[in-house]
Amino acid sequence: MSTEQMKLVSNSSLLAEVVPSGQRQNRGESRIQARNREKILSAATDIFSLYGFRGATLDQIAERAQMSKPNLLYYFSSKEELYLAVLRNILEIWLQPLKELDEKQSPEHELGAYIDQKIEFSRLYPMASRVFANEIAAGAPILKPVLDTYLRDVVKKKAKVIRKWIKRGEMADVDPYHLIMMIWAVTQHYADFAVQVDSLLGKNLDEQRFYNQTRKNIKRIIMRGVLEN
Amino acid sequence: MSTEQMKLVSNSSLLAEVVPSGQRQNRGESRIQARNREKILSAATDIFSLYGFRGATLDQIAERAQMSKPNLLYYFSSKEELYLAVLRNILEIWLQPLKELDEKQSPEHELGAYIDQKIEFSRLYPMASRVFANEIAAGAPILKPVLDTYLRDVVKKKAKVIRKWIKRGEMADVDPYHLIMMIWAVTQHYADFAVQVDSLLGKNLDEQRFYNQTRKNIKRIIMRGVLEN
DNA sequence: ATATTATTTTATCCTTTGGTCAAATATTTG
DNA sequence: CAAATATTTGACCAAAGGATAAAATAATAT
Repeated sequence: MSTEQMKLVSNSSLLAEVVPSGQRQNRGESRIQARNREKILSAATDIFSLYGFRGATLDQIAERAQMSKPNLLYYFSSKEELYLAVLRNILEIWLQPLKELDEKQSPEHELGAYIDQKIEFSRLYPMASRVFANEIAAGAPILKPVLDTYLRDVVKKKAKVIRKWIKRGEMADVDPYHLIMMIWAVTQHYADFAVQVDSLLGKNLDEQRFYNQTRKNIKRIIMRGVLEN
Repeated sequence: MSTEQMKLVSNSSLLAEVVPSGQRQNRGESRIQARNREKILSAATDIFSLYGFRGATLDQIAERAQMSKPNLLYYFSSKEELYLAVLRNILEIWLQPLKELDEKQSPEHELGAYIDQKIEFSRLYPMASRVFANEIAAGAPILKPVLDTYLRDVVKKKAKVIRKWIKRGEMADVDPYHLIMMIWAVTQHYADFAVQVDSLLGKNLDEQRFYNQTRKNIKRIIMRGVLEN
């Protein structure tokens, strides 16, 4: 039997919440509350990124957040709920840059800016990137509904923008979807496979020089491959 | 559909140094033994790919392999040993294509062939790809030593090949490491993020048409970005 | 300060899980 | 065939892990 399907996927209104509603500071969240929530979310992101949802333990997360496990459960009433909160957090910042693709600008500028933002995300939130990657690789048991609706729509819209550029002769005739996914793949690689990168080069995105070199190389190859017609 | 048929029982010394190989299947492995080991490895690959090392359970693996847990442990005496065997299997086929880069051929042909092989790997062994990705994303607790030595050396050698092509003016002056990693990232994306791809396009690499379109697009962008000087 | 509410912890419960054992049941060998 | 060996399984076990209860300790409000 499927012993592990997380039942809380159910709440489909959850999807509505997952995406548009960012951090809501509803009525009165005490400072200590906000601080602890933040601490827990950060700790949870670290641990989930290392061990995945099932592999992570509340004990580890609680320890990293410097509080007792029951105290953690006081803020997030279950492991699933915590995981969900983490994913919600991530999806928001993960998807933001794509939304900003603007057909009125040149593909050169827009795609360049997009790549920049994605690499920056990899540098700033490598753990978050890994949690996301893990969720997807695991079959997106939680996020699938969101991918099927929200993400799908956003990407569709942006694929249209790219097609417009192509029609205008401003860039080569490449499949927009593959292009977008290629940018995702390459930029996220430096977060998700950071250890491998480090093994090969002894460097990571935190080093200014390497960061810029990476950015330059990625942009160079993709831009060349895409811009000239 | 036990698609994960990896018969390549590596006797390479890859991980031998890092970890003592458990059950020596020296000469004389009964047919029933080989069959069961294969079944277990396949099942383990599936389960590990879904839940990672810590999240996977021996019960699940045993169930998928259609045998009792003690019976599984009869063949692999611990979860770690099983995981190790799986990784060993994967690394072998994962790295093989890179080794074949031949400086005597044109970069056009060689890089094209490399991309083809990597995409083929993604199509044939998506689960294996995810297990590998998972291991790396988790910080490569097991594979790190291998990455630091073996992988590092292989890639270094191949970076040299690419530099030779560049020096000969056969391709653009791009960083070999970034190029190799870019190919990894893009090709593996279609295995590791298959669910996401499916959400966006409703397609996967098992569909001939999509497979070829994907291949074409990836090669097109990368080749364009790399070949013209 | 006292009452009320919010936060934290200790002790505990129950299930899951990696792993063991010894007893079956096959399979091979002499 | 019987003995020896290889394979398989049911019954357990101790540790880990998610979660709860209730008591204890802050904080805040009246």
